[in-house]
Amino acid sequence: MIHLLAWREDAHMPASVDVALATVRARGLRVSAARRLVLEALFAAGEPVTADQIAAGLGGRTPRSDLGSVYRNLETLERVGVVRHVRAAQGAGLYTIARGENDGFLTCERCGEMRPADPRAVAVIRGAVRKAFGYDASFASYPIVGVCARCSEERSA
Amino acid sequence: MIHLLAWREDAHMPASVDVALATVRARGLRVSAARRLVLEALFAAGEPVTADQIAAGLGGRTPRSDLGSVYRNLETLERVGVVRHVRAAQGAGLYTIARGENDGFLTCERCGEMRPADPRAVAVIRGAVRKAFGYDASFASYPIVGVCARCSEERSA
DNA sequence: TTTTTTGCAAAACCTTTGCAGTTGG
DNA sequence: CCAACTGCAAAGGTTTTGCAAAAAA
Repeated sequence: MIHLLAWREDAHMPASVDVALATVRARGLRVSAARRLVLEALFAAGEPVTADQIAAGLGGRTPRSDLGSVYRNLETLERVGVVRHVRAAQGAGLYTIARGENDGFLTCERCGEMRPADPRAVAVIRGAVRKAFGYDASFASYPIVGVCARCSEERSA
Repeated sequence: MIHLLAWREDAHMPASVDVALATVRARGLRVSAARRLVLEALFAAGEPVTADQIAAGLGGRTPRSDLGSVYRNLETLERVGVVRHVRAAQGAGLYTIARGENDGFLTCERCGEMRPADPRAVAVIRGAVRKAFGYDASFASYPIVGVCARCSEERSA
């Protein structure tokens, strides 16, 4: 099981569903009910969720919708830049509102907790990767997997 | 499509199928024909391959075998520490012989090339992650995804 | 002999896709 | 009006699983 903690906002995140939809419209795409609903669910969730959770209406918090359409809309919204597809370490993919280019996620393989990374710290790591490998890395779609501080302590205790 | 280049050996990699199987036996597990075959395929491949490729006999280079058993054996061999399950950015999972704790892989999301990372450079990045987040990260199962130097140049050219 | 492992087939799981009908602009 | 989008259902690709038979120790 994956736990999500300490989720919070970021300066680059679209402020609202309407702002995100303005981007959609600006790209010549349509603002359909289903598309709006996906965005509303992502904002309502406030943390990465699966397509299935969105289609299921987040357990009652938002209206239900068609899973196929949810997947299609998530893909469209990701292409447009307002949604982030986060590949969880295992299981179904997660989706969340895009914040900025230094988005990042940390997953503990011991306790399963996934948490967002401080964008400034992500920038530092990206710089280190650039220096070491010449790669312009991104940690926005693939979490950094490891053992968190708390689990490390417990292990040594 | 994923390309694999510059694959080479490392001091920590089991020297042979027999060494790897000694580890298996040391854990109280049996050395079966199917298990040996999976290891032979991984050594013969010399680079990460899918379970399906192994079951298919690497296109004639090794004997064919049952896909379900290949998956079970890969999981067992990973648990024992002689095999690495590398989650490709997309598509089927890849498997390869484990080398050391600073195993790492880099994937370019533009050209699709996946290449092994220099273990010393991986150690540097792990240190940076530890400092920034307090995590003991591993890059052995989840590649570092980004844009490689060559593709960055092409883009700016 | 006893326990592990196999081979096969079926199922599970997540995601994509074809299509006819609907809708946004 | 008409291209974009939806809902449904079916298929796709990958991995897991149940079980009786086979094989390792």
